[in-house]
This record gives sequence, C-alpha cells and structure tokens, in this order.
Amino acid sequence: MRATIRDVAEASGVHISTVSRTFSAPHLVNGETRDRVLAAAEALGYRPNRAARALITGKTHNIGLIVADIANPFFPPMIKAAESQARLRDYNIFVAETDEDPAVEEDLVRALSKQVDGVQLCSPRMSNSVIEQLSREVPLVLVNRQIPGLPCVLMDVAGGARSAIGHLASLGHRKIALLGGPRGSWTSREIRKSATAAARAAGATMTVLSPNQPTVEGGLAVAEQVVREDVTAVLAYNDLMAIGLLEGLDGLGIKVPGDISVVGIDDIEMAQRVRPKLTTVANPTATAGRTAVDMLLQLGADRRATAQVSLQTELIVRDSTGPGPHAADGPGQKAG
Amino acid sequence: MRATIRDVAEASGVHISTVSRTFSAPHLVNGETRDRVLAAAEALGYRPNRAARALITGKTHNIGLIVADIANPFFPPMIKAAESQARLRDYNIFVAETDEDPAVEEDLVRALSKQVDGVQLCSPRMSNSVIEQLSREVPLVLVNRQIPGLPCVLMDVAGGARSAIGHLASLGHRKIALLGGPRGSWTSREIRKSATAAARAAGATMTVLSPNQPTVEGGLAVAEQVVREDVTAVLAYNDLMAIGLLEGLDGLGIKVPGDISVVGIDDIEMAQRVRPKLTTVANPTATAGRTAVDMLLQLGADRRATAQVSLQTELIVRDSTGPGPHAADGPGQKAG
DNA sequence: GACGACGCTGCAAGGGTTTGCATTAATGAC
DNA sequence: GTCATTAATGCAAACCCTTGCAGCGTCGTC
Repeated sequence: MRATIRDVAEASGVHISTVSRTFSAPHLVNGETRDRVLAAAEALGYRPNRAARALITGKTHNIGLIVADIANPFFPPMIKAAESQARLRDYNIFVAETDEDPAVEEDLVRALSKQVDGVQLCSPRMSNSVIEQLSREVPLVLVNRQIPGLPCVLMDVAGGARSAIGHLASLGHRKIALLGGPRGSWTSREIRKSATAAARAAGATMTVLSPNQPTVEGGLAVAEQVVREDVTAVLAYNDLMAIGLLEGLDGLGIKVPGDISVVGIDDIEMAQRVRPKLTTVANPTATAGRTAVDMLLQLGADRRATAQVSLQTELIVRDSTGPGPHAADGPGQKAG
Repeated sequence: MRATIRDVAEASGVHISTVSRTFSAPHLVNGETRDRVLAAAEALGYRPNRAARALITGKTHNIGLIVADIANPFFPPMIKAAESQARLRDYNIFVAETDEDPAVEEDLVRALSKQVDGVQLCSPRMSNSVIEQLSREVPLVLVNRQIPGLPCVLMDVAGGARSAIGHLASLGHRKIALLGGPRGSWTSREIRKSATAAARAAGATMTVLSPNQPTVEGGLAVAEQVVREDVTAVLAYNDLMAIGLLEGLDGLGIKVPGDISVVGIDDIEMAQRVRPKLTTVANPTATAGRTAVDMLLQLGADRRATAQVSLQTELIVRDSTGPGPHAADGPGQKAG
C-alpha cells in the first residue's frame, strides 16, 4: 500500500542502497544526493518499514511491557513513564495484560518475543523456573521481582512494610493484621516476611490473611474476617485492597481510624481521594518504569549487565491511622 | 538466537515450505509428516517469526491502540476489553499514549503504521484533516469521535448529557454550570451542544467553563470559579474533574449536594469510592473496546466497511446530586 | 606520472517466511 | 496398459530492507 524504498530510489534516480543509507547512515551519502532522496521520500510519504529492517538488524525498536492488570492504578504511572522514556530513545512500548494469569503471561512473552528487543515483566506471577527459561529466549527485565542472575528493578517493599509496621507500633497498636496479595506474588511474600519480623521486634502479634485478590473487591471481601480477628490495625498488600477494606469496615459500622487503623501500599492517586485519606507507603513507580526501560536497552548493548536496582519507598501518613487502644485509655484521646 | 523454520525443516527431514504449511495450512500436509514436523518444532522451541511472516502476508496480527492518557481511569477498562478481544482473534494490542498532545499522536500513528494492521484511536485530539490523511496510510477506527466516512464507535454522550441535565432540572436546579474538557475533544463539544440545548428546554441557564484539564487537578482548579458563578448544579466533562471539583468545593466549605449538586461522566471505579458518591453517566467502555477491535479486523477483510456504532449510556444516580434551591423552601427538604 | 587514499555509490546476498507452480507418486477409470 | 486425477511435497521467487564488498572517479603526494 505505502511507498517502499524502491519507489523512492526510482523517484530520485539512485540505487535502493543509497536510499537506505540516507536514513540509517546519512553521513555516508553526499549532501545533494541526500537532499534529493529526502525530497522524494517526503513526496511519496515513505517511511522505512521497521519490520523488514528488524529482519536484518535484529533490532525491532520495540519493547514489550507486561502487567498483571492494567486497570490496577498502580501500573499506569509506571507504563506512562516507561513509554515516555522509550520514546526518548526512539523505541515503542508494547503493553500487554495478563489478567493475573501466569499461563497467559507465558504465552504473551512468547508471542511478543520476536517483535520486541526485550520484555519488561512487571510483578510477574510466573514461577522462577518459567521466567528463567523465558529469559533465554528474549532479554528480560523484572520489576518487583527478584531472581538471581536476572536484571531487575525493585522497590524497597521490605523497608516500606517495616516503616508501616513501625508507624502502627508507635501509635500503640499491638494486634495487627496483614492482608496478603495474590498467590505467586513475590512482593506479597517480601512484605509478609518483613512485616512479620518488624511486628515481632515491636512486640506486636501479626495475623496474616492470605491470599487475596489485589483489588477493591478483595479488600471488601476480607473485611468481616478482619473484624473477627479482633485486631486494631491492618496493613494491606496494596491501596486498592485497603480502600476496599475501608468501605467494608464502614459498612460494618467500624470506625477508621477510631476502631481500626488501616495502612495501604503504593500511594495510588485514589488514596488521597477516599475518606479517611489513606495512610500508605509510596512506591516510586515512575522511576521504576524509566529505569527498567534503560536497563533493557543497555542489556541489548552489553550482555550480562545483570544489574539490580532498588528504589526507596516512603511512608505517607494521612488520616486512616490513629492511636491504638492503649492510647485511648489515656487523657489524650481524640473525640469520636 | 531462536530456532528458525530452516532448523525445523532440517530436523524433520522436509522442505521448509512443508514446515510453513504445517503451521499456516495444516490440511495440505500429510498427517504423519505433520506430526513429525510438530514434534521437531516442539523440541526446538520453534515459533514462526511474525515479523517475517508479515513481510509477505501484509498482516502483522498486531493492532495499535492510542489513548490520550493511560492514567485516566476511563481508558484501562477499554484497553482491557480490547486486549482480551484481540487475544481471542489471535491478535496483539500495541498500546501507546500521547500525553494529550496531538503532535505526539500523529507521530505515534505513523510509527505504528507499519507494524500493525490497524489503529484504534481513542478520543483523539488531532484535527479532522490530519486524521483523514492518516486514514489513508493505515486502517483506522475512531472511538469517541465522529468523522464522516471513517468507521467509529461512539458512546451516546449527547443522550447522556441530556439525561444528566434532565435529572438536575427535575431536582429543581435552574442555574447549571458545564465544565468543558480539553481543547480538541469532540466529546466535549458534543456534551456542550447537547447539554446547552437540554438546559434551554428545561428553562435553566447554562454557564460553560472551558477548556479544562480532564483531570482531578483540572476540577480542583475550577472550583472557585464555579462558586463565583453562583450556580446550584454542575455537570463535568468527566468523573475525574467532578471528583476534583468535589474536593475543591469541600475545601471552600461548600456542601455537596446541599449547596451544589455535581454530576460526572464515565462512571469510573473511583466514582463510587469518593464521598459523596458521585452521580454520573456510565459509558460502556468495555463494549466500545471490544467493538472497535472487531470493526478493525473486519475492516481488514472487506474495505470500506465504514460502519458506525453508537452505544447506550446510562445515568447512575448516587449521592452527589440533591434538590435544588426551590425544593429547599418547601416542606420536603432534607435535613442538613 | 604513478600510486594510494578517500568519498560516494552500486551490487547482491541475506534475513525468515509464504505461496503459486512444478514435480512426483499413487490411485482409479476405462 | 494408458491416462487423467489427486495428494503431498519441493522449488524458487517475493516481501522490504541492510550491509560488506567492489567499483569508480578525484585528489594529493612523492
């Protein structure tokens, strides 16, 4: 349908290889010739066919980006950042979504593998062994997942969980629940390990409720159980679940933070829109997206640049956390 | 790096064309041979290279999907639906994002054009003429935009705006403000036309505040102005702006719906999480995403299938709308 | 004046597939 | 036994581009 390199060559009276060089190695062609070719190309609306080019160079100038759920507001800022970073490097991003299904995830990587120069795997749900195998077929960068020998960019979730528990403990909470994420989530395991240790160190008991759907519905669904567990504070796997929990508790007549304090993780936009505003651990998702893209491109250049980057998280205290039960006995209690 | 068709041919002792046919036209090859080839392919981990295939067939089995802002929660459900529909048809979706910039949009379509069989343009900000020109280079389907001669899937925003205004009018509101969307938005213009007409028909005055950023910030920023306009109800271009307005009004000590009623459009998930829960017009975004994919694929089959689909919208009444000032004079008023 | 260097361009192979046509062998009809 | 038919496979061109190599003319140097 559209003009090919041959048309341009004909129109400008040169060989196709000269046209090719005009675009991919302009310094090799004479100024006048170049102008003539460019003019012809412009007139014909010619653009090099990247697919054909990829066949030879082995570089598609595309990057795959796989997320579990694009509707999870945690991801869009990361995708956005990755996309603009990629555009800067003259790369396109191929976003695909797995619906939290490891099998779909694997298929997707395979389908993508030939059309991209590398795949950015965000919070993958596949097993280590499958990921390792895939990494032999196409360059991979992991986000939110650590596998020895593979490049990855991590957020310091362990640190985040620790400071969240620390925050709750310092408010006097001694009975804390942890709402785990979906099965297969590395992040969820990390949070659990770190939070449990932090709770023990602070002399608090920690009840783990897991696995859960990492969505508002997931949080809603677990609200009753949280109440039954008779805890005074909850740390959720992510903000969506925390927000669902907020709603569920509200429905059960439980006051937040009066009766129960709630902490989320991620600091999605919605966290500051709900009431009470959600205390949460902010993740530098945009930075992660940018970093992952750069690592992927660098990976292409020099193999075995198996770097590992860890990014800081930050506790954002808002209105969903308050004094624990001991504090309520004292004089300094907040009016209902 | 990975096995090619040649390797498989060699391993199974047949010509590459037989291998090719085993995958693309299995009925043409003998059962035993087929099994042998498939076994060899399996063993070698062979997968046809789609880029190379596209070179000949002219079909990439990819679809481009362009949105203005992936972080706008209006889009993810649509993308999700498009993606699963595409997967059903053995297609991949290439998502790209323009940051609300028409120039980036144009570049993106061009960059994509050779690697996809068609592009789904969601709420494009480009001018009609640019879009028409692009449609000559690559099959296009528009979502939320109507251009004569081009296939599109629309949501009945006009109808939605009309019922929103009708709802407000029936509550007794006579001074209504409309918060417009970004410059270049077809939807924004449609809403404006329809809402203005509906207001006039209901004997209400309509103040248009436009353009605005279609984000929470945009809604926040316009709150003061809304108050100055002394209206009793507001229809916003989308839920994000409505939510921002809610927050802005709260900051100014204005009660919703006591002092001002607010209606959004889209029914994003957040609409039911904010307090007061947002009255809004639900858009069938998932259906739109699926439909657009199917139209695009059909477009490939028979050219000039320039269909036009319009999808129903629905008013969802929640807690951000209440009786207007006249009603408050009567006996049936709501307590505080 | 011969030679090397240099700048520019053309030639052709090659990348991984598909596909129309030719070839072969087997089958069936007469 | 001959010939047409059919099924299965091979052959080779084609898709659009890149790139190593070779060719050509020009210039500067000795």
